[in-house]
Amino acid sequence: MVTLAEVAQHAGVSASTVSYVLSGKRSISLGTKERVERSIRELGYHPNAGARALASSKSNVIALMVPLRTDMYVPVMMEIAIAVATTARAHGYDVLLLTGEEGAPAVRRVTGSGLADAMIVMDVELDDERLPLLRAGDRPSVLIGLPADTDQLTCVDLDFTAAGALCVEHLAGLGHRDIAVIGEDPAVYERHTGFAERTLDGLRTRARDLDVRLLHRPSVGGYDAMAATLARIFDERPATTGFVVQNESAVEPLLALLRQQGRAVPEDVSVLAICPDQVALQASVRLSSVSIPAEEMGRQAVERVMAKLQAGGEGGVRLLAPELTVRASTGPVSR
Amino acid sequence: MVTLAEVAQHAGVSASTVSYVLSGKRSISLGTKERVERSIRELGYHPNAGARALASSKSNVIALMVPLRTDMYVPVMMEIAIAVATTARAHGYDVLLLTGEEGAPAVRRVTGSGLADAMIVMDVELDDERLPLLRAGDRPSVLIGLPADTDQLTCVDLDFTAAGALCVEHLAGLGHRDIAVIGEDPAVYERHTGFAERTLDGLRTRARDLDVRLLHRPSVGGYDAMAATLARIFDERPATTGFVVQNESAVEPLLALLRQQGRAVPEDVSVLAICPDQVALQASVRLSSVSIPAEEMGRQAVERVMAKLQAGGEGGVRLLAPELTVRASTGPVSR
DNA sequence: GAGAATGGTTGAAGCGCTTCGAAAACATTG
DNA sequence: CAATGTTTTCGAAGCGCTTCAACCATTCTC
Repeated sequence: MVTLAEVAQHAGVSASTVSYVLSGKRSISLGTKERVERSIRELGYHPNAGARALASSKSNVIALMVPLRTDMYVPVMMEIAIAVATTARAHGYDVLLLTGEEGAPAVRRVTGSGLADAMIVMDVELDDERLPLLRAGDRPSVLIGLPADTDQLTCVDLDFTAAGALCVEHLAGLGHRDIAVIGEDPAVYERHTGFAERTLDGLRTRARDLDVRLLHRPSVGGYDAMAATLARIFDERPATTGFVVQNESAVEPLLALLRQQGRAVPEDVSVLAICPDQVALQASVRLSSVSIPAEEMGRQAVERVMAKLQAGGEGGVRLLAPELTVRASTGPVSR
Repeated sequence: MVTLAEVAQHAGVSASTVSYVLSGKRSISLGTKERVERSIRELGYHPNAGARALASSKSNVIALMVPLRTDMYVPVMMEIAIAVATTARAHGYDVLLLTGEEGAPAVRRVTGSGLADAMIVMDVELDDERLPLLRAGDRPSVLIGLPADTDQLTCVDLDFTAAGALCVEHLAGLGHRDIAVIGEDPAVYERHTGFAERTLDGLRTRARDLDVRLLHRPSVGGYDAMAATLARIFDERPATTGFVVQNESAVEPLLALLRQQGRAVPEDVSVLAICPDQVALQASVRLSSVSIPAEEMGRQAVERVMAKLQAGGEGGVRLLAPELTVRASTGPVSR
């Protein structure tokens, strides 16, 4: 293992000079700079991360807490995680992967040990046990998702309330008066995950405004469950002509069942999804959808962390505006 | 930030004693041990990771390189990643998330800097640029997947060759003589990812043995592509009665299209998938399948890393035996 | 009851780096 | 050319921990 001292000796300068060449925190003459850089290359020097962290009390690592549950759509999580890792690298940071299961102790451990300089937390619950620690703010943190009380917190998320409203607007604009909402797994609501409830809020409020009847049904994924759910819906509201789906694993079963029942999409019923574009495009009907900008969320989270680390960063909530793309699954209601 | 020295002072012992209490590397009297542990708790002490890494030249971190491509089934990747993180934590290690995109330089950076003590690499290609570095073996490494030359390497993977063979056996045993294989995205084959080719090997070899005709068609996911692929298959081999699918995003389109064409599963055609159990269970027909033991792979990879870190670990390839579960999508061929 | 073995504890060195204050080298000015 | 300013380089301290050699106090052995 090559050390700074060896590089210094090889280049005929002192250790501190090498350090300053590396960090650029002091001006170095062009000559020595090049000499040092050549030595670094020739010796294959890599600064020791531990020593660096110790001396500078910065680890150049940010921790990412991902949920380990699988009742939410996994590709979205993964896309966020990848975006976080990629963006962090672009800033010279590495990413430490933490599972949400460890909860608050993990937060304490990581911030306490200086393993990471900052933390990004995904899938926060409305009243999450980790919030007090993050608020205490020994280290900067950014949440992806929105808890109930965002005071002193920095959050990034899709504006699900607006997304819900947008869905109702779109369908109402097409003349739909009875809309069924196929929601996430009941477990998601029971956990009081923010996004699910906020979507519902947006849906309901706008439905009231626009005089639309709304029926909300959480649903686990899969065909059997969906079949039962769908039967109940048409039983209760036979006039239903519009569907809003916020559950990736319910999309395809819903479409298949509708087809099977002889209800054409979008002629007889319209289906609008809140899902990643990829899902909307790969479905058996190209779905009109409000997209989940996973990558954008991951990137923004990192950018905000960086801003906070450089002390210029402001807290507060940043909600991404939802975007609705009309594809082939929604159309005017037939009389 | 509380330091070891402060704990020592608080407990009325020397710093080294505290260190030994923490590491257990020397015997400590019960009395002082308890006194130290109380001080640690009272002061809320967390050892500084950087200082530890520096002094002991072990970071207690293992790096995990995940592919950033999305042409493979993401939930499997995620499940492996989570299993790795969870298992690593159980051994007192943290996980650093690296994207495959960074390639060999990332390997150099991480091993060179001592950021991680070991490395787990997912999605290796048959002739991967990272292999020479991993073989050089400054640090222990474990691959999830199998390159062409496994010499001096430690690998964990599903035995895809056996999986392929198993598929043919099962279908041949049911009387199927013409089998079509719906493969991964062509890009996967072009990249020469090991598992896809090995599966094909197993399929072909056993097909030859059992006198079964095999038609292999890579396929991107989605309905349109699948429709075209399926048409070509029945065009070329009208007698096809069995399908082996190794592409999660082709499963549902295939089932839907078969249904649409009036071919009943499993009465008219049998469909056998190589996919995670969850996919097999959530499909519109409960699929007979060879499961991808993602979690098991992640766990095993970590266990092997740990073994190597404790110097007792042996290299070599460990292949997990495939398991075929018969569900509702395969049956005897109809005359 | 002297000497050896054992268990418990300590002080000090050092891991490889950053960073501060100051020295050295050079350039600028009256 | 002495005095001053500026740029470049250096030495040394110290970050918080591990670990080695050494020490002291017991207990054991014959």
